[in-house]
Amino acid sequence: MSKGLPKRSDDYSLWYNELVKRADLAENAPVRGCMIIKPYGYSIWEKMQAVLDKKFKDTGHSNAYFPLFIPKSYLSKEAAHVDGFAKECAVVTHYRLKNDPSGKGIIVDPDAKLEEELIVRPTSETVIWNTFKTWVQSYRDLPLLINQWANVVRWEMRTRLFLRTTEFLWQEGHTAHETKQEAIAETEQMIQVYADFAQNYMALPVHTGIKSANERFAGAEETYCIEALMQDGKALQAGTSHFLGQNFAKAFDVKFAKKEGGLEYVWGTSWGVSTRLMGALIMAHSDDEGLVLPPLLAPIQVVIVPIFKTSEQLDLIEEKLKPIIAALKAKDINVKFDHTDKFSPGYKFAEYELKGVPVRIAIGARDIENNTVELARRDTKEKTTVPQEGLVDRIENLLKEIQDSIFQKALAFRSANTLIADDYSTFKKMLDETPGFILAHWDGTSETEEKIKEETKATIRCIPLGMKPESGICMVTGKPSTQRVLFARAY
RNA sequence: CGGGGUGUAGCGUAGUCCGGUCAUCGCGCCUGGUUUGGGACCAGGAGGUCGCAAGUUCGAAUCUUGCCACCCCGACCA
Repeated sequence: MSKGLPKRSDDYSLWYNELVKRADLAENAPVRGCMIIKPYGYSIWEKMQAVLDKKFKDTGHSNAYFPLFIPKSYLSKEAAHVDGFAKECAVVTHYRLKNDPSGKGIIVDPDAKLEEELIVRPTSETVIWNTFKTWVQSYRDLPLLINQWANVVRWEMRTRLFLRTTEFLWQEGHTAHETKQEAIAETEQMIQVYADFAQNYMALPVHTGIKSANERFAGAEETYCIEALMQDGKALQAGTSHFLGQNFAKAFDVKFAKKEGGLEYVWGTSWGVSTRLMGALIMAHSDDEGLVLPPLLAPIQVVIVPIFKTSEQLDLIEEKLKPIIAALKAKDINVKFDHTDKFSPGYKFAEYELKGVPVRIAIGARDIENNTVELARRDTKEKTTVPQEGLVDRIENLLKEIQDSIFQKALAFRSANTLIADDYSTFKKMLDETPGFILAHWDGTSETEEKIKEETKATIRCIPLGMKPESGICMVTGKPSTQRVLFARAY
């Protein structure tokens, strides 16, 4: 095992890539842009899934599964939607291979060409709305509240592990409602679910807001999002919730009979978060020693490293630990007792730090004698020697404290890196010298946003919800503005 | 798809300009022993179509041509 991660300050991208690989989260697959999610990385994703899935069910949604393949013709039924995704679709054209007549390898059988090509889903609105058409007849069938956990494929030009991969895992919620108000309420509810998850589980402070027209989802009337700030000062879109209006209902002819008579198109929403959240989690909290995981999402919350010379000593340590381990498990704390002698204690310390285990207990002959253990927390790297008595309660509290402390640290970082710019030259200077979020006035037009993007590579991350209106003038055009919007360079 | 670069053991690499004592080193792996409170040490060992194909040559990792793959920068993007 080679030592040492690249430093964030030297090369943030390199640090991130190395960390993902070295912490056993994921590695590159044989196909460009695809990733193999390794068991440790996948167990973090499973924890995220479990929390989110419960939240979806608690808000009345049911899981279902729709197919991977979408007939090509479906994609083009909603005009904006096809425009948004056409350039990045994987297409299935044949269904059979055969031996190469020249004797070498295998080729696509030209006789096995599909009548209509199939698109590997980049998102499932079209196939789901095509299905909703048959599921919805009357107001009694509404609301329809569906979620699916799935993989999708978007043929991106440039990829990065977790942050942007050709294939990724996600959930996509799709709902249909009787009224516009109800659909908007659903859209807003789900972005709040995401914000709550990000802040309370991922320990990741996020801004909730709506996207400008330029950044809106292809086929949506309004896109709500949560935006997080990474340690290099770049923003990351962590989740989106779309109010689809009646766009897909009209495209797929999904109408319902109203209680008071007459037919009406349903109102739709869709919302999703992906394995990109893994990237956000990694980038937001980790340090030059490795991952820092919030306890609520850590696959291993407490690791115990015994320090021993003989198997008799190990037996003695194990005897001491038995009731402690049992009590931790009884409190649903995930504890790993690493008693193998394949690696030295020092190696194990470094390894579990790399993997972000929040709490480490070391126990050796010295501790047996004194009835103590050494307790170390990953986030601050503090080490203290504490009595074995009351250890379980101490750990339970410590895990809560770490969860909170990681969030507070990220929040403080974000506050320190959220600046206010009143003129364009200050804005540009900030982007280069103190990267982060910048609150600035904008005249509300796509042209101005486009100009800013071209000149600075910064985009409007969102128009934050719940911010006080403040009249001012657009930093570029000088036209009036009623609210500051959140700018940043983004992933 | 444009511009730049790289392919040598599981990973990272030296060697390529100037063809031959050139297949180098580190990590990892295996065996044995000593170790173990912050990534242990010693000894021995295994592992290679030098990206693929053709060519030049007495001789090619090295030169020529073609192909393939990957990486970085740009356009695109959850």
